[in-house]
Amino acid sequence: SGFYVRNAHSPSLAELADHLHVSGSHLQRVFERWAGVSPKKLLQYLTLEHARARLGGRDSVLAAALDAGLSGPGRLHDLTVNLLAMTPGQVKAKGAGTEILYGVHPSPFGSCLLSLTEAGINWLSFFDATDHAAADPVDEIRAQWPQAVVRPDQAATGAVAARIFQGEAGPTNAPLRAVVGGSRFRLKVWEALLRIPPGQLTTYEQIAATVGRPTGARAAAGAIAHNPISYLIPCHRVIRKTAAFGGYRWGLTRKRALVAWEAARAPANSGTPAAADALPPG
DNA sequence: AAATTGTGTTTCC
DNA sequence: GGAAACACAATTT
Repeated sequence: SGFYVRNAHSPSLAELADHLHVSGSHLQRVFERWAGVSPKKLLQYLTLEHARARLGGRDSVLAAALDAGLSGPGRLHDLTVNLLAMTPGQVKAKGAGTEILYGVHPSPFGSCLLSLTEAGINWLSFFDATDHAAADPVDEIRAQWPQAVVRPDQAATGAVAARIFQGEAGPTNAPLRAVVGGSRFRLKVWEALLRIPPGQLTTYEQIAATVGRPTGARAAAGAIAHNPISYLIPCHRVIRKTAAFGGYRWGLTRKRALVAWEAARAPANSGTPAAADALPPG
């Protein structure tokens, strides 16, 4: 049923406009400029049916993306993000001898906390600015790298945040660099995430299969849950096999917003049109 | 719709 | 090493 979207109190556009003291048409225009699609369309992107349609069919989206990535020499990582793995030694050092610069920036999905080392981006998380009671989000960085020097530098992170969320070109056109530490399994899972095209969805099971653990969907979910660089490493593009949205470390609502946002921007025909028909009736 | 069993990986003893 | 915890899945009530 439609309980994912239409609960008893979803207000009409008119009600919302009234509440905000703007005209309905104005709200519509502002919304479209922000979201890229009409409010009604965006709501459609949040339905189970849509999620199902965006899921890969029998041949997974991932497999196709992997083939495409391998087709051109030297273009395996023709991605917006290059993943740089830390050595086990570096992981063990817990940040000793490294300086981490962090900043907080607005994004279409709420405030984000971004941090960098000399080697690249090493943290990206979301939080609600209104959530004053919550712990300082920077503590998560400190907890993960207790030996590192962690200090604010809005200017440093701001340039990167602009590139991430506003698509501003950097000094070079090189892909963004992300540095992550984790087990072999986790790294493989995170690399797999980078190959899911924007606007597409895949399942925990398919990710597991891609990294050679066909029955390890739950293990894959665990690895995905520990992705330290949300959004750039798109863990939000993985949902349950049933087309339910699954969980999200930064809140399920945010995950749904990310999925809809990308659906609104993805090329119209990048989906797998026949996939919905291939799936059993739900 | 809920409980049950089967899962792989990580973390915490 | 073993136990417990998981952003899951398949099969049962």
